[in-house]
Amino acid sequence: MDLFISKYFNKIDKKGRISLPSSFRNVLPKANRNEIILYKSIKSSSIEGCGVGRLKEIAKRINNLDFFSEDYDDFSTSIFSEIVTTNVDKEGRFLIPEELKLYAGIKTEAAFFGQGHFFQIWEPKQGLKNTEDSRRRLLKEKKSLRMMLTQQK
Amino acid sequence: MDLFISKYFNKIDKKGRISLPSSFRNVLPKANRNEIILYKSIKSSSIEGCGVGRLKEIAKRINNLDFFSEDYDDFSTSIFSEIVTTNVDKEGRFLIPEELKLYAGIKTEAAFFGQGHFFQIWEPKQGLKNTEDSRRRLLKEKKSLRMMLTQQK
DNA sequence: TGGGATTATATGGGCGTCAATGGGTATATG
DNA sequence: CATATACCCATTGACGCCCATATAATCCCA
Repeated sequence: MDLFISKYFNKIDKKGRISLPSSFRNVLPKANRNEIILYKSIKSSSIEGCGVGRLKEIAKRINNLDFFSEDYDDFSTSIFSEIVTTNVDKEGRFLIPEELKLYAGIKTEAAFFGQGHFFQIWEPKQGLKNTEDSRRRLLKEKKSLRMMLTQQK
Repeated sequence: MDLFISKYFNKIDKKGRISLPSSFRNVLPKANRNEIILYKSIKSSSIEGCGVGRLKEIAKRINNLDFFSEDYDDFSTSIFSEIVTTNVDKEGRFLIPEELKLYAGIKTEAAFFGQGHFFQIWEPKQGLKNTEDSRRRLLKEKKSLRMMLTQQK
């Protein structure tokens, strides 16, 4: 499986380390399995993460913008300077930077939510609540949900 | 990772030295890891920097402007004549020229902001404010920032 | 097929290494 | 000769690597 799926609740130890769920590690390309990128989610108080490969895609896109435009700087600043790379140790653990932990309200435990091509890290309770909320929103529009699930390709 | 990513806040010591963040040093080609170039940003009161190899890329971008336009001369002059090269010592530190420090309002501390293929050096508070401002501008066009981050392939 | 054995995962902790920083001294350069 | 700058060494704290353990999952063979 090459997608981030399911959810996991892991602990942060005294040194600040937390295990990246094993199934998530397996999604990362064997080449760069010891490095991930993290950034603040745009739409929620959670952290989003993925493998470094994705970053190169983003870099390419930004590079195609007009170098002398204001947009270029805005994108470049908001993305490159806000993204952090983190090393995953041999045991599959990594450190969540303090600033990101603050942003997401994470203290001693964190929840990983698979999102397909990326994943989110939440303060456990907030994460569960978010899942409920989004499911509730979806069910209000059952029709569109059914369409999304059944309409293949 | 071969991109300048994330942000770092380092101190300037009595001798005027400041550490280039370790992850930034690793972006520089092993051959010229002890030399960087610095110049005043055209668009903000910050210093921009990169490895010497990037000069060619800058030249190309300027060359792509209309040769007979006023912009061409302005950019060409503003950038090329203002570029300075600086040596990075064995411990990874370098000196920011006085004129550039003045331009950016830097005194005892500086913030490094990754910008992909180059980086910016800011007076810490101004740098943080700039990040907020540019993010605010982008969030007005939420869709485009999300596309930049999530678009596949 | 059941139950013991092997493997994997999450977690804990010791310790060496590296990054950021400080300072002394040599060297260069005008 | 005076000032600036590079090299060398030292310190501190953070982080990566190694080893260890407990629990869970898987295997495997009688």
